Amino acid sequence: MKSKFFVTTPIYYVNDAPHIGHAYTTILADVLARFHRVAGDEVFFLTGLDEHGQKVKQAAEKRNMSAQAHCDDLAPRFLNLWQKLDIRYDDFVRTTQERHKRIVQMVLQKVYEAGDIYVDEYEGWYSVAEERFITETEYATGQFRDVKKIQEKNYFFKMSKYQKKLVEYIETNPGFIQPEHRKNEMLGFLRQPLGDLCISRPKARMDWGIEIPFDRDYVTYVWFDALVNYISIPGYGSDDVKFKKWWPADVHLIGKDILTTHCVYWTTMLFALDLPLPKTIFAHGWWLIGQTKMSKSLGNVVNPLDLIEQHGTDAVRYYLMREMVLGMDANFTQDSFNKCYNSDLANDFGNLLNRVSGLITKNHEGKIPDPGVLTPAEEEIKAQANALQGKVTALINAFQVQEAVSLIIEFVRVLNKYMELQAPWKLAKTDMKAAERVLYTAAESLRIVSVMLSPVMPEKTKTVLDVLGSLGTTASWGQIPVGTILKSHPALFPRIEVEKK
RNA sequence: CGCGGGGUGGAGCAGCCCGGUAGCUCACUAGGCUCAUAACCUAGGGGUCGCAGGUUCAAAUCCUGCCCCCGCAACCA
Repeated sequence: MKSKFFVTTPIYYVNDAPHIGHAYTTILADVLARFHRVAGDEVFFLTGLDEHGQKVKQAAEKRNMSAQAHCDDLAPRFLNLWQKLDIRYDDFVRTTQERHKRIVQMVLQKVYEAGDIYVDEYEGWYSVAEERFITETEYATGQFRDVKKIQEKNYFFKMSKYQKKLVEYIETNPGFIQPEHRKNEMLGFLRQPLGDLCISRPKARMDWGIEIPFDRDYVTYVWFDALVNYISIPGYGSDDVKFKKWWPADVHLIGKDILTTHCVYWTTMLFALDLPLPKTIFAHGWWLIGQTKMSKSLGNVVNPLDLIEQHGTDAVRYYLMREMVLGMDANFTQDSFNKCYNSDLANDFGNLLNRVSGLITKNHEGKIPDPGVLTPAEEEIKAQANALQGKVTALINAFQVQEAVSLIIEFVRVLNKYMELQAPWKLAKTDMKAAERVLYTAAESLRIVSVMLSPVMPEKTKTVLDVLGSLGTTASWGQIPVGTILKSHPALFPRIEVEKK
């Protein structure tokens, strides 16, 4: 069934260059978006940058630049990476854009007028070194120098007012927060009384943000600004038709580190605006190296660009999708990358193409042969091929990307086995019709596999489809053009030679 | 008792909700094939399912306790 699919990534904070965490979420969103496009859905894929706030300001000062210049300098790094990773987003927001700022101010005004924003004195521990308030927990660690208790006039959003409603919503909408253990985590969090959210920063202390329309001495808190992108870009307050078409989002993809901001801040903001909540908030895990989180301070950050240079974008996309069970943490190692690449891509997928195209070139004048009448062996392959899209779509809709990819590559293994059993290289000497039937079946299956893998590996599957003289739009049996002359091609995924220990 | 997740052959995971020969990929061993990227196919070795109890004819799977690892504990993107 055709429908709309609106997927978002978080907008990334521009205090530093992009890393694998950013790349992972964005590739995941892109893969989901492409799967939905293949299924015929109308897709809106939104990503972008979060450019305001304390840390951006500090990063800019460190580089002796204005905050805006700093953002303008970093934005292309993200855009370039997305281009290299074949990210096909439909819109890219920067929170410093007028189209966004206007809507944030409108939202603030609206919530203020509705009585959900009030003035109060904020009292808390302030770290002079960090130039920010720290939490009680942080204070308790004793790791912050120059800490003093200060009071400050600020604006607060009545988050507490919506606590009960939120808990009820989460409980009556089991698919809202996924995976389930994150939902439980949020419900646990919400068992304690929820406070209100301080959503202002006095300009005297921090001026890099969106000005609060009803008090020009303040800018708004960066999260109150950033989260609004999910509605400001699809047209809230500016294009009712567009907004009605896309909102609510089908899924906000996030890292597990920003679960609370999305499940509590954002949802209560939407309640205050009287807007429907996104259908799903999905928190994925982290990429770990060995057993530790990838972090700059540990110097173990895998630069996605290096991987792409060495093995190509598609291989990296495939590895990231294949290796992480959505919602869990996963380990990144060069070793596991090599294994995944060699076994799935080189040995199974790439090699199958070589076998099929090589045999057709050698024994059948390089033309896709006519299948003739299928025997039970081919009917079995055909049935599996035809069933693939339905199964994959169901898994994708359940956010089981890893399982979906596994299912497709399992079918590739079935095809290699089929080749082995039928041995068309032998049949060519004894029964040419049978050889043709087998190779047609293998080629057509390979075409369907390529269509199904195209969301994960847009470039390489395009190559395969091109070799087979096909367009790659349908995943149902019988589309490959008989008689087409195969194009020659280099090895799809050259093996990574690993030195034996 | 703050809340939650995890502990399954050498490695990485599935199975646990709905008890009943412990499955997959990689690695390893032997054989086959030789169309192919030293690839592919077949067979095989290897597991006290964290520990200890309990329920049951039967537990990785349900219950209890304990140990270990990880996450959350808000206004920090």
